[in-house]
Amino acid sequence: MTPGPGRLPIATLSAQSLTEPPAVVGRSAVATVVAELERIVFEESEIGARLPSEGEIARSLTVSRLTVREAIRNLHARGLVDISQGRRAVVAAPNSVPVGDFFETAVRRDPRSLLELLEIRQALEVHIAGVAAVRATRANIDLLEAAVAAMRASVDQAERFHDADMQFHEALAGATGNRLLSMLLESLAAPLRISRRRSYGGHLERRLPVSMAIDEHEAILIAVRGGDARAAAAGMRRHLRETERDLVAALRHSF
Amino acid sequence: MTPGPGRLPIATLSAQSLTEPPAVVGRSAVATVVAELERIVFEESEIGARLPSEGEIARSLTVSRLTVREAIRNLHARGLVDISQGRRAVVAAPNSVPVGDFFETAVRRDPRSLLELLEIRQALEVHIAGVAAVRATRANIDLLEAAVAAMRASVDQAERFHDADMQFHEALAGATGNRLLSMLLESLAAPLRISRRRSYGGHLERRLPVSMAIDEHEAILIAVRGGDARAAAAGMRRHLRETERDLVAALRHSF
DNA sequence: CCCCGAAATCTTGTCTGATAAGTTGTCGTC
DNA sequence: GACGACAACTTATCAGACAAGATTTCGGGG
Repeated sequence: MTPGPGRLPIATLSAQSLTEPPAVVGRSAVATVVAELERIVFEESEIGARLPSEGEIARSLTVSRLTVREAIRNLHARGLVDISQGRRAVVAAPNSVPVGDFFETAVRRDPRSLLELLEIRQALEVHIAGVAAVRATRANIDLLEAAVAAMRASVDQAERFHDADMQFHEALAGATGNRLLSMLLESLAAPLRISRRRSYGGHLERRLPVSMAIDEHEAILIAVRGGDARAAAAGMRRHLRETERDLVAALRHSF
Repeated sequence: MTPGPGRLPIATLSAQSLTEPPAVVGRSAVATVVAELERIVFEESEIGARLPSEGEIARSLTVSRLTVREAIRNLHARGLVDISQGRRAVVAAPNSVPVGDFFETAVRRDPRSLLELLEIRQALEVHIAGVAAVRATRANIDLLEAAVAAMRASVDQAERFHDADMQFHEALAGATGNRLLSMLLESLAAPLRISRRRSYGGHLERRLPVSMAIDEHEAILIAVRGGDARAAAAGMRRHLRETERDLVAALRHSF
C-alpha cells in the first residue's frame, strides 16, 4: 500500500508521507498513534462508538498495522476502549477497572496492604455518609430503604445478604452525586470482596448477630433520612469498625 | 526455531509443543503470556530485576515475539514494569501511575469532575490529618516543620512556595504509615496540579494573604504535634475549604 | 595494572506479508 | 418476510527482516 522503499525508520516517516501531517518526530510511533487515538476517543466519539479498523488507522497515519495494534491495546489496558476479536474497538464508558486492577495487584504484592485498603475505605465512606445526609434525594433514600429491606429478607442467605449490603453502600455513594467517588469506592471493594470470600470460605459464618449489622445500617439510614450528617458519619464509622474487626479475625483464621 | 508446520493457531499450540506445559486453551495467547509474566513479576522478582528478553520468553512459551511484546506492553500500561528501547523490561516499584492516569482522563473527558476530585481529596486528607495526629513519629513531625519553614522562606516565590505546600501534604500522608493512601493522594494531586497551573497561568496571584495559608498549615502542624486528632482534622477541613475556594475562583476566571 | 574508547553483541522498535478465526452483513430460498 | 449459508470484514497470531539504542567485550595506551 505505502509506496515507500521497504522498511521505514521513524526518522524518515514524515519525509515519506507528504500527504499526511508529519508524525511527531522524537516520539515513538506507538506514542504518536496513542495520542491520536486518545484525541478521537475524547473529542470525536460517543460511548459505544466504533473506532476505525486497525487497517484504516494504519493507512491514515502511515504506520504499520502492528503499531496501531499496540496503540489500541494500550488504550484498552487503560480502560478507554473495549476490544474483542473480529470486532472493531469501541469507546468504553468511563470505568474504574484500571484503578481496581491497581489495588488488586497491590494486595497481591503484599497482603498486608489489605488493611491499608480498609482504612482508605473508611475515610471515604465516613465522608460519604456525612455528605449523603445532606445531599440525598427521595430517590436515593428509597434505594437505601430497599437495600435494608433486602438485608432483612435474607438474614439466612449469606450470599444474598452480602449483595444487599453492597447495594446499601453503593446507594449511599450514589447519593453524594460524586461519580468519581462512587467509582473509586467500587474499585476498592473488588479486592476486599475477593479476600473476604477467600477468608470466609464456604461456611460463611458471619458475625454472630446478623441483626447487629442490620441495626448499624438502619442507624445510618435514619441519620441520612433526618439530614443529620454528624450522626450518619458516626454511624458509618461504627459500622466499619465492626466490619474491619470481622475481616481481620477471618484473615487471622485463614493464615 | 519452532519445528512446527508454519502458522500455529492457538488450538494446536498445546498439541505441537509437547516439551512445554500446554498453554491454557480458550484464553488468548497474549493473556497466557501476561499471566505468566505476572507470576514472574509477583513471585520471583525483586524491584529492579530485569525480565528475560522478548526472544527468550517467546521461545520458552512457544509463542511469537510479537505476542510476548504485547504482553509486556500490557504490564507496562499497568505500571508493573518499566520499559525503554534496547533494554529489557525491569520490574517497577509499586506506583500509582495508572491511577493518576485514570483521574487525568476522567478530568479530560469532563472538566467538571475536577470538583469531584477535590471532594475526594478532602475526604482523604481530613482523615489523614486526624490519623497523623495519632501516629506521627518525631521524624514525621520534623518533616512537617521543615515544610512549613520552607513555605515561610519562599512567600514571594510562587513555584517554590507551592512545592513546600505539596511537601507538607506528602509528609502528612506519610505520617499515617499507609503507603497505599499516600499513593492514592499523590495520584489525585497530579491532575489538580495541572489544572491549577493552567488556571493560575503565569502571573500566579495567590490568595492575597499568603500568610493565611501558612497559618492554616501551622495550625495543623500544632494539632499533630499535640496529638489532637480532632483539631488536626478540623484544621485540614478549614484549609481545604479555602484551597477549594481559590481553585474554583481561578477556574471561573479561566473560562 | 587500570582506564578508556571502539567494535561486537544484545535487545527492543517497527515494517511487511501471510494465515487463522471470530463477526457482521447479504442474499437466495422457502 | 423469516432463515440459514456464504461472502466480506476484522482482529489474532505467526514468521522473518532491518533500524537503532544499550550493554558487553576487548585491545591499546597510560
